[in-house]
This record gives sequence, C-alpha cells and structure tokens, in this order.
Amino acid sequence: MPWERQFDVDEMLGKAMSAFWRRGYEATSVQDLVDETGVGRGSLYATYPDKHALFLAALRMYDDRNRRVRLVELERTLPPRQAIEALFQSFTAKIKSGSAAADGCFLTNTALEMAPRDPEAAEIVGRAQAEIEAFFRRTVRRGIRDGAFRPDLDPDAAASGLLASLIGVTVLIRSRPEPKLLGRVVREAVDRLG
Amino acid sequence: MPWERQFDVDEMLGKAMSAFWRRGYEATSVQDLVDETGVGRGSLYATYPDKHALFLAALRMYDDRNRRVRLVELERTLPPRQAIEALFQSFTAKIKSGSAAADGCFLTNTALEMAPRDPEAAEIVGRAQAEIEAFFRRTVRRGIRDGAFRPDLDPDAAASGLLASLIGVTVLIRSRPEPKLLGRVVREAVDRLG
DNA sequence: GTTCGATTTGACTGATCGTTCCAAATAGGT
DNA sequence: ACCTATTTGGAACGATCAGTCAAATCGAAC
Repeated sequence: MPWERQFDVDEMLGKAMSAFWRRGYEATSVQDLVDETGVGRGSLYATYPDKHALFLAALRMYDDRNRRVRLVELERTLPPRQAIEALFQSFTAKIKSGSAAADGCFLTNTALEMAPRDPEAAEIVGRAQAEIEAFFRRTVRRGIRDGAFRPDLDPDAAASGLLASLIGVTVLIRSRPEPKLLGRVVREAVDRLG
Repeated sequence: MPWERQFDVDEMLGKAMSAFWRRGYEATSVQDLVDETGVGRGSLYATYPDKHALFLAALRMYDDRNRRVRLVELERTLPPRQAIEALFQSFTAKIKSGSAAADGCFLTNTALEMAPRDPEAAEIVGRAQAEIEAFFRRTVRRGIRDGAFRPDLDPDAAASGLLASLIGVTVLIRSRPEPKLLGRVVREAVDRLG
C-alpha cells in the first residue's frame, strides 16, 4: 500500500462542519467546502459519495462531539441547577453586546432547514432532541430529590419545557444576539425550577 | 391603459409565501415559483426586481397577515391566559399524530436561514419577535392585574421566556411533530404563569 | 377595424451547481 | 532508483441557477 491519505479526515470534517453549521446545507457549495477545508474535490468525493453524505457525517460529528459530550460532562460534574444553567450558557456565553450573530446550534439549524425533507437528518436531530429532553428529565429529578428544585415539579413537563426554551435560545442567538434578552430567557428558564 | 395585469399580485405573493415558508429561500428556485404561482418568469421579474425582493415581500406579507393580525385579534377578544394559550395552539392545533412535519413559522424559519447574512430579513424578523414579546408582556401584565396570573411574576422575564418557548414550539413542529410533546410544552408554558 | 402599448411568454444567457474523470504527483515496497 | 497503487487538484460535464429580452398577445381607444 503506497502512499497514505495526506489529510486528516477528522480535521477536514471539522472544517466542513463549521461551514454547514454557519451557512446551512443549501447555501454551502462544494466549492466552499474545497476552499475552507483545503482538500481537493477529488479527495472529498473519494472520502464521501456526495455532498449530502458529507453533510450527514458533519452533523453526526457535531452531535457526538458537541452535544453528547457536553451533556455527559455536565451531568457528571455539576449539581442539577448548575448543570442546566451551564448548558444554556454554553450557547449564550460568547455573545457580546453588539457582536455579530453567532452560529447557534447546528442541530437546531438543521431541524428547520432539512428535517422536513430529509429523513436521515430528521432522525439525527430528533434523537438528539430526545436525548437532551432525557438529560433535562434526569437532572430535574435529581434536583427534586436533593431539594434544589420545587418538589411539585412534573419532570416530564419541565424537561419538555426546558427543551423548547433551549431551542428558542439557539434561534434567538442567530436573529437577535442581545445579551440582555438571552440572559433574561436563561434566568427565567432556570428560575421556574424553583 | 390597454390590457390590465392578468394575475392578482396578492394571490401570486401568497403562493410565493407558501413556497418560501415550506422550503426556505435557497431551496426554492425561481422555476419553483413560476410553477407554483402560475405566473410567468417575466411577469415575476416585472413585479419584483429579483428573487430576494420577492422573498422579502412574501416575508412582510406573512408578518402582516399572519403574525400581526393574529396578535391584535387575540389581544382584543380573549382573556390573558386564553390569548397566550391560543397563540401557541395556533401553531400546534393542526398537527395530528403521525402527520408529516408542518411548516411551522415563516419568521422562525427565516431567523435561522437568513437573519445572520441578510440585514433586511433580520430587521423584519427581529421586529416581529420584539412585537410578540411586547404582546406577551402586555398580556402578562393584564393577567396579573385581574388575578389570573401569579402576582409575583416579572412581566419582562415572563415575556422573554414565553417568546423563547413559542419559538421552540415552531422549531419542534418541523423536527418532531408529536402532539404529546407539543402539548406538554404548551401546557408547561402556560402553567408557569400561575 | 385598425392602431397602440402594456403585459405575457418562453427561449436564451452566462454563471454556478454537484459530480465525474483523469493526468500528474507522490511515496512505500522492492 | 524504479515500480505501482493511491492520492491529488483541476479540467470538464450536463443540469440547473437567477435573470434578460424580443416577439406574441389582447384590451382599450379611435
């Protein structure tokens, strides 16, 4: 076997992920991907059969490297209230007043652009949302158990509500990146846990 | 003036609105618009200078015909709790179990796809979101005043929180159109008002 | 009934799309 | 140093993109 692959697949995929994350699927051309990854057309198509497969791989990478790892880490290291608050703040923290719109959440972006017409993307997004909801449910239960949250809280309802609020934050980040608004939303979401 | 315009501009714009609403800006080609509006290419370009201007006109039509009149009507005819609940349900009501993903909210869809790179779209979306927030704020105040809501509610925080929840609902509708989930989110949002 | 002129139509443009293909470049095994 | 399997980047493909335009169309005016 002479000559191994010259580029790191994960590194290339990470750059493709950033491109799709920022601009979405339709607005990102293969030429954009070539320019931004530094990997030639032929090599891209030798690694993934087409643009759509590359997109799904990038989405899976985001889901695995950002969403899943983040949830595991928060749940493992922080008490309930701080874990939930930190998840929200992981999106809002880097927004400065007057800064340009951030990229928000690749999964939320994909939920709107692709999910209705792409079953594979919808599956990844739907499962990720369900796992975030489950994270909220477990964490709310834990908070009730150790007295941090109101004892009359319904964990299922609270978890669904927090999921919707979190998604709302990831949309607002893109359309109205105002620290005061985002801070108010985060505080309200956490405060209603008691 | 010989020969008046053969098509109704509002009717054409309404069909264009549906197309952009369902598929977004990038995924809707001018050919799609010709096919779905029944209006020829030349006539489209005789009415609007380009695809982008047509998109903005469709977005403004949605904002004026759906969002604005809905808010006015709800605020005028319903008591606070019912007004807020009805706004949420105006999105979730038509979702049946197992039905295909709905179109959600054209403004939310645009917030993610266009706002970060289109100042004109961002302006329309941002103002609409601010007016929804103001509707929530006024309605929460009204509910506190006549005893329907908890008196210790902070109207600003509650309004921002409800906006985020509503946006979350319009995203979930597209990615996980499950009546039980959506119903839980709506109930949780309204219940936290007291 | 003929003329007038705004509107409609659909063929056409150059650019760009995703994808294919291939000749040149490369480096490990011999 | 020479193979040779593999990668590489860019040329080239047909399709489709947004946008243009001249010829056809039809109601109104005379």
